[in-house]
Amino acid sequence: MAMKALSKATIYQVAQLAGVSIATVSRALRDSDLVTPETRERVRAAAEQLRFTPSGSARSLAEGRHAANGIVFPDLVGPYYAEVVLGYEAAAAASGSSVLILATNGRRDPAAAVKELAGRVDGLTVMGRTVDDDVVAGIASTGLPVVLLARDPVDGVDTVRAGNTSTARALAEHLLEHGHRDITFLGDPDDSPDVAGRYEGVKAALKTRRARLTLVRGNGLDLDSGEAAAGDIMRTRPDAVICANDELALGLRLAAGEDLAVTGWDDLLAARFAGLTTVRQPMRELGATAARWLHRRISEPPNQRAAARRRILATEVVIRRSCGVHEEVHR
Amino acid sequence: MAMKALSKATIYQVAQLAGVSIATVSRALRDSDLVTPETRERVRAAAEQLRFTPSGSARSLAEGRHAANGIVFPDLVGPYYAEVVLGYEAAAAASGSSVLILATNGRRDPAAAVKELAGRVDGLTVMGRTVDDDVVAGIASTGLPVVLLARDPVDGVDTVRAGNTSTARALAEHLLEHGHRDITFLGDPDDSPDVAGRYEGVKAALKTRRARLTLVRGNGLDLDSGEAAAGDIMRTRPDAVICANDELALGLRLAAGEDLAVTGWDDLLAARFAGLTTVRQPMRELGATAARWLHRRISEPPNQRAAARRRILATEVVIRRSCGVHEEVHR
DNA sequence: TTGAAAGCGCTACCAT
DNA sequence: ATGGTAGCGCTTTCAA
Repeated sequence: MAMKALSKATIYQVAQLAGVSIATVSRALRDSDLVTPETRERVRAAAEQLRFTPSGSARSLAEGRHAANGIVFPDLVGPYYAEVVLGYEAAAAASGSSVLILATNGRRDPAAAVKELAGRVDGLTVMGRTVDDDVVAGIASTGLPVVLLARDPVDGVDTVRAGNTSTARALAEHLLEHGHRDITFLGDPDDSPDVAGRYEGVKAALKTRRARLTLVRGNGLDLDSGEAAAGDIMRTRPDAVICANDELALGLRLAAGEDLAVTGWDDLLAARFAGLTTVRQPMRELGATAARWLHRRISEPPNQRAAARRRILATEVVIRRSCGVHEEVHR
Repeated sequence: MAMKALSKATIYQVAQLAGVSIATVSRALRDSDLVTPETRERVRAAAEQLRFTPSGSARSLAEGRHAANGIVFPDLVGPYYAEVVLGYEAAAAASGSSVLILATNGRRDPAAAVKELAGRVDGLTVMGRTVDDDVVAGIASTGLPVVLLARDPVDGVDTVRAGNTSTARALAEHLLEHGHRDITFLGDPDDSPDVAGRYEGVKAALKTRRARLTLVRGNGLDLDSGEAAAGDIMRTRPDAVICANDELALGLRLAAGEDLAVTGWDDLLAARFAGLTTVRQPMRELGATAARWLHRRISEPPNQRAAARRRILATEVVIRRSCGVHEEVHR
């Protein structure tokens, strides 16, 4: 059995070898009940012998669907996106879809790449800072189902995100309870909608109390940016620093030591070992929700489409020692 | 401009609206120089107005290629796979390929999923513990280019991996130099080829010296498994524990405290904050290399194929305080 | 239960 | 420079 295939086998060759029509091959291989067991077996054997793999594109074209959907993210650095993508893949698989990924960071023309991707999928999930709203709107106006993830809503498009503002507010209030009054926010609100939301929450919390808020934008969201920002931060002489994410916070701690109260966002594994107070997000669930919503849209009768949905998934403050005087509460 | 598309526009409608043939539309939209600028503009306008997105599957079918390749991994938990996938995506993009991902963990039938995927791509990268060798061999015998990543070689198939054995040996020797003589390896060599290689290296190092090696398999590669194994570990009364990866090591430290010498593998961000001695792998480069090799195979003339390649990328021991008496060397 | 044939939406060759 | 048209490899009626 199993001879080496010189070039890709097609359904025609299988049909010929099995002595049936291509229609029968198609049926037999897809377990239609309109074939006798014997025929099916003969076809299977022929397919096996020729090492036949049906062409996905031919099938998609004939069926009028790609059986695939796409997810667009800026990057896969740090566990955040990876977890989201993993949750997405799992949920997509559950509804029989393959997943095409597209990282826009480092692309010369993200918009073009996304549009190209749009032609290869039945639906698209677009995350955070990847492409502009008008690109999203353009694709959505095509009729292609789109779900936005961790990103400001666009008219008529479903949006899933994690809670930022209210949890940031709770976090800031916790700091206030510690007696901190001079608080610096490290991170650029213009950098992503998530950061913007977190900053808003902090601002809201501090507005009501007599506390001072300073913004230091820094120049990125990674460890190095955190270290690099330490100088500027210390110049603001803060009691506490609320960082836009864990890596920033961790970098800051590396440079500024452990005396300064610092909080992060994301609850990386490293946060636990660094004793960093932070916020936990349901990352996998974000991805899974997006995939499920997309699937619902795809299966939806095209005439009577439901209104755009929005959901905010809950996030949770995780208190550790970095924010001040606690016994270690969480580990 | 930009009216809402009721259903997907096709090249025929664009042609009609622009008053040209579909051939001309195809040319105009793909920047062929066989169209006058005026025609091109007219076509572009029509396409824009109809919000036309070319069908990827139709194009693939006509061109005889998918312009996509796939990567199969067990999971995306922990930064390891995420980084690999990221490197892979970047390199694939550079050669004009989309990337289809497939996570096998939690699939009911990984082999079937991989075979299905094989029909949708021009080439496939298969990682570690995902599907059996005979599945790989079966797909390779189809003529589809395959690259193996972090996995034992299969006849006639390219393989890229990170160095395990010799680095593990160096790590073990470092421990010996510290005077440790009773060493326990935590991790199941049957669990993955990587773990097996690391165990081999440790074994080789200890064989030459008068040192005792105990194997504790544990039951996984995550933090919880590390914590759970602490009891069994302590029962072996080791001087030092070499863990199969960082998460295991970190879990063990959580449960056993910081007195015991412990090493990990992967150099997670958390390892740095936990002061964990570990091994750094070129994760992104692993993925990128696989993608590049795959692309080379795909572009290769099918008649005169080069022999299977194998490459082992260098890894590096990172000494921190967890292995014993050091001043902190690395951060 | 099986086969013949009409598409699916493109690309590319051959004419003009 | 443009149009006509033959595939690409499948799925799915419609007949037999």
